[in-house]
Amino acid sequence: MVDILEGLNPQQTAAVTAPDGPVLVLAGPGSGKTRVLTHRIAYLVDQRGVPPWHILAVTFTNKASREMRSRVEGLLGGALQGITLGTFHAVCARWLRIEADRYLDGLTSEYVIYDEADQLKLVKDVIVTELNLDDKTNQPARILNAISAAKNDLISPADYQPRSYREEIVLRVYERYQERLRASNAVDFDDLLMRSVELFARHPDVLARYRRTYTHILVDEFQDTNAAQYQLVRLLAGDAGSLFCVGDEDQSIYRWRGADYRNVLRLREDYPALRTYLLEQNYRSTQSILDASRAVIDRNANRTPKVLFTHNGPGESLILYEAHNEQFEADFVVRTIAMLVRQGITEPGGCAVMYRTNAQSRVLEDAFVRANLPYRLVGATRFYGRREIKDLLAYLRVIHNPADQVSLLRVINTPPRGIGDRTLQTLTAWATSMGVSLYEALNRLLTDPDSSPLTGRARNALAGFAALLNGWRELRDKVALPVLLRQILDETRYQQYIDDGTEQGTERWENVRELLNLTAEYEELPLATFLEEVTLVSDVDTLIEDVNAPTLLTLHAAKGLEFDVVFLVGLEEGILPHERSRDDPEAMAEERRLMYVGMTRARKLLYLVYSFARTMWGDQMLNTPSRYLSDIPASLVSMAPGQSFAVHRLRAETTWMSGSPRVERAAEDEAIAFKTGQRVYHPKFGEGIVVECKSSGTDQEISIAFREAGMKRLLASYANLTPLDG
DNA sequence: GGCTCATATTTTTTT
DNA sequence: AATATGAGCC
Repeated sequence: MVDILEGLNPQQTAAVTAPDGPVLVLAGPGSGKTRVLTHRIAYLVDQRGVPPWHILAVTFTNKASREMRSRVEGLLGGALQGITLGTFHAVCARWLRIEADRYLDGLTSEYVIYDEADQLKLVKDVIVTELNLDDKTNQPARILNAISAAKNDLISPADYQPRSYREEIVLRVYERYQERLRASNAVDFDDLLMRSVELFARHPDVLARYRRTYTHILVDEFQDTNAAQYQLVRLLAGDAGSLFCVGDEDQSIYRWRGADYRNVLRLREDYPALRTYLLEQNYRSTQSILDASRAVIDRNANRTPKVLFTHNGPGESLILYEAHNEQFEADFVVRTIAMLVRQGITEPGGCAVMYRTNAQSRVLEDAFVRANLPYRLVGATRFYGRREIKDLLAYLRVIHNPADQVSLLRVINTPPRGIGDRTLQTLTAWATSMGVSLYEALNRLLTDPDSSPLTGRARNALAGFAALLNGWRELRDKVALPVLLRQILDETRYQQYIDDGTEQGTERWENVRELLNLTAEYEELPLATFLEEVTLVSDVDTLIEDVNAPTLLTLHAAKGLEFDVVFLVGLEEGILPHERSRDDPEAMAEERRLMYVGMTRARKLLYLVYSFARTMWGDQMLNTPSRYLSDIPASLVSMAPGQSFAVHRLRAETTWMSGSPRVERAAEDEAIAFKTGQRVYHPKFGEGIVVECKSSGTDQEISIAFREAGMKRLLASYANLTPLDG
C-alpha cells in the first residue's frame, strides 16, 4: 500500500483531503489535475472508508477512465470493485439499459445507440421521404446539428421555439426524427444524456435511489460539460452532495458539441458553499514553453488569470520553421525526429505531431512511410466507421433489436440479394399501412405471403432474407458471439462480396477478421454490451501504447496527453484558427485555446511549423502564418537550423511582435465586455478606470478616466485596451 | 435490379 | 484527391 498523500504538493494535498461537499479544482495544464482526482478517489476509499460502489467518477474519454482506474488501483494496491467509472455517455447508457423497461416511454433495454452516420441517414430520410423537402436546401448535416444542439440544451421538440423559417423546418424534422428513433427502439448520442436527465427529473424515486448509491461524484475535465451533463451532475449531487470537479477553462475545446465553460460559473452560483482550489505549479513543461503558451492564451478575455510556474528551468527555446509546402513540412518533422532520436534527446515514442484537421495527417503519413519509419496514428478513418465494419455491426444490431430500422435497411440488400428500391418502397408502404415495423412485415410475409402486395422474385428475395434473420436470432442465444458472426459471414457470403481481389478489398477483409478477433473478447458477455462498447469507444481510446513510435493526432485528441517533443504543424490562418471559425468570436476564442492546449502538451521541446504554400481542395493556397505565432515573444523562439535569414526577414512583420499582451480585438472576440470600475491599460494613454459603458450595436462605447491623460471616450473594438486585474 | 461511368462535393474538431 | 451520389445502360 502506497501512502496516498506522498509526493503531492501542499495545494494538491489540500484539494485531495478537502472535506465533503462541493469542490472545484481549477488548474492549469500539467498541474496534476487528473492526479488530484485519482488520489481523491483513493483517499475517499482508503482514509474515509467510502465503499467504492458509492463513487461515481465521470471522464470525457474512455482512455481517461481506463487510465484513472489503473492509477487508483495502483494507489490502493488492488482491484477496485464496484466503482462506477466511465464517460458520461457510457455511464448513461448503462443506467438506461437498467431502467428503460420500467421507466422510459418507448424504450426497452434492448435499445441500440445510433452514431452520427445512422443519425444522418434518419434525418435525410425524414427530410426527403417524410416531409418531401429538398435535401440540397435543407442540408441534413446542418439540421442534425441544430437538433443536436437543442438536445444538448435539453430542449425537447415540445419546448423548441422556432424563430425563423429554417428553425421551423428543424422543428418538423426534429419531431419526426424522434418518432423514428422511438419506432426503432434507438437513442442517439445526445439522447443518452437527455433521456437520463428525463429519467431522474420525472422519477424522484429513481433519483433518490441513485443519490443513495452515489454519495460521492467526481467529474474530470469539467469545463467540457454541456447543459445536459451539468444537469445530470446537478441532479445526482443534489444541493448538499459531495461533488468534486476538476477543470481548466483555458482548455475548453468542445463548445461545438455543446460544452459550456460557463458551467464553472454556474457551479459557483448553484453551490454557494463551493470550495475552490487553484493548482498553479506545472510539472510538465519548461518555463519557455509555459511563457509562450501564456502569451497566447492571455489574449482571450473572460478568463480567470492563472500564473503558471515551474521548477523545471527555462529549457530550450521554441523552434519556428517555415516550410515551403506541406510536403517539406512533413519532411522537416520526420527529419527532425530522426535527428533528435539519433542525438539521444528523446525516443521516437516521446514525439508527437499535432494538427487541426484529420486531413492533414495524410502528408505526414506519407513522409514517415517514405523514410521507412513507424508511426502511430490516432483517429482519422475510424475503425468502426469503415463500411464493412458498419455492415456487420448493423447485422448484429438487427439481430439484437429487430426494430432498428436504419440497420435493417442497411443490411437488407448488402450483399446484393435482389431487393431493390422498388421492392423496399412496396414493403415500407405495406408495413406503414399495417402500422408495424419492417421486421414484423417481413415475418408476416413468411407466415401469410398472400396478404402482401409483394409477388414473384421480390417476394422470394424478402422471404429469403427474413428466414436468414430469424435463423440468426435463434442462434444468438445458443452460441457465442464469434460463432454467430462467422455464421453471418458464411450465410451472406460476405467475403466474396467484400474481397474483390483488389488491394482495398483485401484490406477490407482484414478489417473483418480484426472484428472477428475483437468479438472473441466478448464471448462471455451479452451482445448488448458489445454493441454498446463499439459505439461508444473511439479510436482515440484504442491507441496502442507499446509501440515506440511518434504519435500523429489532432489537437482535440491531444488533450490530456503529454510528450517530450511536440510539433504543431499547419500553423496558418485558415487552418489554425480554422476558416470556419472566423465569423464567430466565441469560436475564435476556442481556436486560441486549441493552440494553447497543443503548446502545453510539450515537456521539453516545442516546434512551431507552418507552410508558405499548401495544396487544399486540389488548389495551391498561400496562407499567412497563424496570428498566434505573432503573439509569442520573439525572445522565446529561435529559427530552425537550415532556415535562411531571408525567410526570417520575409515574415518579420507578421511573425514578430513582442510586447505587452493585448486582448484580441472585440471585432474578433466579442467576449470582451468592459464594466464600470474595471482598471484598464491603453498603450498611449496609460492606466485608467472605466467610468461608463454603453453598448452600441455589437460594440461598446466606454468612457475612461486615465490617470495621466484624463477622460477619454473610446470604442472598445478600436481602443486596444488591456484589462488589468488586481 | 445492378453495374459502370461521370459529376459533385467535400474538410473542423468527437462522445 | 477521394469518396458519395446520380444517370444511363444492360
